[in-house]
Amino acid sequence: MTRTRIAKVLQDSQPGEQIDVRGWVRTRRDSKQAFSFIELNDGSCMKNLQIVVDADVPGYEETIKQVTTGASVAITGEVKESPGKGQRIELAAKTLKLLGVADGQTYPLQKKGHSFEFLRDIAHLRPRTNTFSAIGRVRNVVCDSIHRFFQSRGFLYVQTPIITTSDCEGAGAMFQVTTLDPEKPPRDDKGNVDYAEDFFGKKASLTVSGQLEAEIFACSLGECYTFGPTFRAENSNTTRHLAEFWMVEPEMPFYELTDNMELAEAFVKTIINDVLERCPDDMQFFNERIDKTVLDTLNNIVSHEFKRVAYTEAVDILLSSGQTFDYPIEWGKDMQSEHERYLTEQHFRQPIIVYDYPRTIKPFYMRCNDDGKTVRAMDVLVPRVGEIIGGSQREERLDVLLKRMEECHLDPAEYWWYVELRKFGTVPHSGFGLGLERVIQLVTGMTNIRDCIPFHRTPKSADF
RNA sequence: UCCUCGAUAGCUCAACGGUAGAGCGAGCGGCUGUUAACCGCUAGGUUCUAGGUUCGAAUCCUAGUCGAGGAGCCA
Repeated sequence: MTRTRIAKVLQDSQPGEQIDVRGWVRTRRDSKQAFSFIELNDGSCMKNLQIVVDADVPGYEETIKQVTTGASVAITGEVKESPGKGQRIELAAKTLKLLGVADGQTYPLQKKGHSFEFLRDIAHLRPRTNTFSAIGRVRNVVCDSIHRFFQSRGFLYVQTPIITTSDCEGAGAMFQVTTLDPEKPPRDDKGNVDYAEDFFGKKASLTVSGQLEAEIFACSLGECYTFGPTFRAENSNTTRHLAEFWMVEPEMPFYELTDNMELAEAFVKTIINDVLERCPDDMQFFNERIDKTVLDTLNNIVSHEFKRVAYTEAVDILLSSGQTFDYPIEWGKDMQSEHERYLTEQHFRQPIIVYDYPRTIKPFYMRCNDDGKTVRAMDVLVPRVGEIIGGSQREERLDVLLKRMEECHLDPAEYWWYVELRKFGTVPHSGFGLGLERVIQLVTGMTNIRDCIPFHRTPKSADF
């Protein structure tokens, strides 16, 4: 007999079938001197399989006491129609084997709910809870959906480096990677640390984005995407930031900004639709226990066209809104969280794409518009989470790019290979970045991004 | 990094400067085709750390550590 996953049992098994299931005990309810109920979960789905263990099952007396919450067991038996409420079928055990005990005195998980803060401290056990097993499954479906979305459109999956020596990508503080002795690093004649002696012969860091490298592949192999971990050493302490997070970055040749926006919108909708279709039980759970509006929010997103709003228009809306903001908005200033939230949650009440931002608040690689003031940037803003996608059409004109680098005080020599892409067969191209954990936040309704990644890294926190 | 709040039993919390408690969980017993079961009993504490004020500190003060929410930065 081979093991059957509980998801399959609950879906397909018919009375009379002999099956073998294994997993972790959620609860046990005893009927003294008669039998016990075991709620078994193996992570394959939200629901548990109810198992009835009769007192005449071999070893019942010795074993059943140790079948506590958290213990692991292997059980064979016959599927029966369940006379009780709450489940179609149950398993009448014929054999019961205890695989691993979980001492009730010390096993930290109870049947009842725990705070997410507490569960973060026991990240090795929290996947056994309803919430975190559901997040795990949803995260998996989101990742699969991402690959399918791009693969089905002929995009090439390209791996960009995690360790990089391009110094200033402009996307925030970087974690340094070094093998030098921190106590006494080698020094040059001026007394500075001599990175020529370091592992890579120069200063190296963890990547903050694979975009620049992705552009290389986009400008030779066509549509492509990167999907991997990225690192930001910012001292950010919010519910929306991680020091290590996963980012999807598609990059497309011959795409202009509107093509980019269309792709971004289709991308977000596809992910949400896939999760709704493939994780109905998990989503039901999130809607009941985590955020009672999450299904409405997601249905609202997939059923509306994302409203496109030029930055200038967005500023006008904010100015004439009659709202008082902590940070007054004016043209040329970057929008604050409160502004973005007002636009998506109050004014439009749906996802929006803000585009054509002022040049001065955006990075050097974004394509300049003819007005001389704005660049072809776009941010997808969704209710509650805020910016979920940031992207742009890239500057493909060599002279303009060099001028912009000068404006941003960047040394073209540092980016010589990026600049050369504009020298040899340059093409218009576009791309964007999407933070995986922010999508998980949006889709599950979880409020803290630290609960949307299995093992979070934030300032002062890198356990497990 | 800034602002605000917090840290007490395994968990969630209470205790207004005067003997540290409850609910849940756990252990034991009872009851029951049960469903986050129910009933009874029992055990469980260096009140985050260091200093200070006081006859006396979980409680007040100072510093630190960690956590949460908000802000900035961003995905």
